Amino acid sequence: MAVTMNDVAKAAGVSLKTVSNVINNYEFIRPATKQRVLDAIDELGYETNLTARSLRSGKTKMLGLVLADLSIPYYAELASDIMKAAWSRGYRVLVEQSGNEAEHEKAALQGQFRSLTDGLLFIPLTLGAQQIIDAAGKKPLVLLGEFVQDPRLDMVLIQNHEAAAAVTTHLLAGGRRRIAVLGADDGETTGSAGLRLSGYKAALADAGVEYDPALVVRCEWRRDGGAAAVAGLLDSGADFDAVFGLNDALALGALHELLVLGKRVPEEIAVAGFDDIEEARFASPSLTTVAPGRAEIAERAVELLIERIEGNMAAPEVRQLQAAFELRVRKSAT
Amino acid sequence: MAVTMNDVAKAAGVSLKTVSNVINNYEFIRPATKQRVLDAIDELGYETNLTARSLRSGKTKMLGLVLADLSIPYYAELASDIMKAAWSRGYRVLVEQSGNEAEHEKAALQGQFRSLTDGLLFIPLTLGAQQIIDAAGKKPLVLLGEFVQDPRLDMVLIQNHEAAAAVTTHLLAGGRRRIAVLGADDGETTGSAGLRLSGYKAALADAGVEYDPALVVRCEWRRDGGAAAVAGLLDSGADFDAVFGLNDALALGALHELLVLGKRVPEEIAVAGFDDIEEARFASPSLTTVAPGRAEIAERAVELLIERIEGNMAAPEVRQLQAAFELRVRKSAT
DNA sequence: CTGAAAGCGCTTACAG
DNA sequence: CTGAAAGCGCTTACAG
Repeated sequence: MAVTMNDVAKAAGVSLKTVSNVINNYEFIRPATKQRVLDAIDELGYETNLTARSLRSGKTKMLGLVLADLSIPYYAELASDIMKAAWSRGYRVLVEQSGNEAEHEKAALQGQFRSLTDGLLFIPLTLGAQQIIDAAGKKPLVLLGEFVQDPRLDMVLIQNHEAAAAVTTHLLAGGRRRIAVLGADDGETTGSAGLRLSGYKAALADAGVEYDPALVVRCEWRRDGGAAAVAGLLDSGADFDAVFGLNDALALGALHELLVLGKRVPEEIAVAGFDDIEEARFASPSLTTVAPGRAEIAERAVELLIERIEGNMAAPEVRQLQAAFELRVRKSAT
Repeated sequence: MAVTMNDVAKAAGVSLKTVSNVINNYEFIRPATKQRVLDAIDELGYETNLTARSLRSGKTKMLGLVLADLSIPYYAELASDIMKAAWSRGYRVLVEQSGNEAEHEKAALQGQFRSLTDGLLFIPLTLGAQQIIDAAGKKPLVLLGEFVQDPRLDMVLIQNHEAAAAVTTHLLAGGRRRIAVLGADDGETTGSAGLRLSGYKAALADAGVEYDPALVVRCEWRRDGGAAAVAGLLDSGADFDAVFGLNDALALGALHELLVLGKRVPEEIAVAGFDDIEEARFASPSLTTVAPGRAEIAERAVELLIERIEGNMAAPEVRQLQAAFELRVRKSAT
């Protein structure tokens, strides 16, 4: 049905191999021959069948990207950056939504899905390091996010501890002393939440401010989670003059709820977040937050993964890269 | 390198065909044989090579989705819904970002990319109907959004006119008489902007309120576009008591800018949008808007496209479906 | 510089 | 119910 390389070869009066050479930019082709082939391609409207190429070459030129859900702004923005980074290197991205479910994460790691991609960018949310290592095949894998940390796995990291400390220090510098943290458990030490919480604690300690576990509230990292958490905190009669949401979504939810409940932000209560999604700039008041280096993360993750895919190193050293962060001071906590 | 069906066949002591039968759930297999094959699959860790299957069957079980950019919330939320709808029907989605550029849109329509998908969901932003028809191959294509309307093309539509009229009528019912429209040109009549503008005009006419072209401001459908547009309007000394942003992003940008400039919303100026992205609910004040039926659009578009892909109708009638909309009244315009 | 041939891993008539 | 064989459209040694 479709036009094949064979048709082109016949039309141009050359062999299959010559057409292939032209398509793959093999250097040593007589210009006249090349032109004839190109003309035939044009005339017949030939297009490479990428499926056939993949089967033969064993490469799909596609990267898998496993994340919870594209409706979460941070992931959507990251996915956009990753797709651009991949595209500029000749790769496409196949997104898989895990919905934050272990089954889906496992399926993405080992299922047939893997045969469609040359490597995987994976933002684990439920699976642990060992499970990932067990489930993952031999194909290259680069982790993003910090729910998992393991010296055996390639990953691109955010400076969670340092960035969270910077946010906290900024709040402290603004005179806040009772800073509520939304999105972590008091005892947590690992994963994004634990690392950010430890940065918060470190900043408090540096400033000689006492840590109060009553100000640490667990909640989902979503707008409605932040809203509920801050409402609960107010309800409980807790005394606080600032809120640090461990991501922007929940910080924005908290901000919204505070305003609904008649609190003045930042006069009575300052609010800060983490991620610097675009929405943060346009909230009212605009949200103070920290940019974790999203574009850099996307670039480096794609670069590293492609290096693994195309590299011929036998047993490469594990690489764990870190992106630079930047505090963004806005109206919600000046 | 990888385990193939042949390996499984040998291990199970059957022919290739039998393995294929088991994998594809062919009914008439002796249970014992089937079990032996399944055991072998399990033991060897066999996984179907989807690339090979695609080459042979001519189907990739992938749908292409072409949109401007995933960092735009409405598209991200729509993409998420579309991926879920496709997934539940056994299809994957390959997203292509056009960046709102004609070259990319054309490439997505006709390039090699097409060979990776069985059909395309396309949100055109720059290409016209004729260009789309010319560029598109013979593979199924379903359009989303309303920048293009043409009786020859399958599409799933938003009730732009009616929904915009509903928003406008709501603002009028709230006593507003000078309603600025952001995101359209005065003369526009086609595309999402034109259709929404015409709904606005119709609602004004119904209420006996005069249409004032000076209140119609063209701007990009993004947060910063809306912010700039409303700032320009205030600058020009225009007199208005409400703002209707033709999508939520620009309405939220306008809302933010109004508050920055010290206007009280909704007391002095009411604000309404279009799309009902999640962010709208958590803006402060929360944004009145209209939900265009995103989930329904996703479902029906996927359903229609798959029907085209799998259907065996020779020359099916063109189908143009419409989703139901719903006004969401919130604080920005009560 | 170019040709003839093998083979990537499946599915699918065609036999039996 | 199951086997042997062809072929999807490419790429890639191997020759020349």
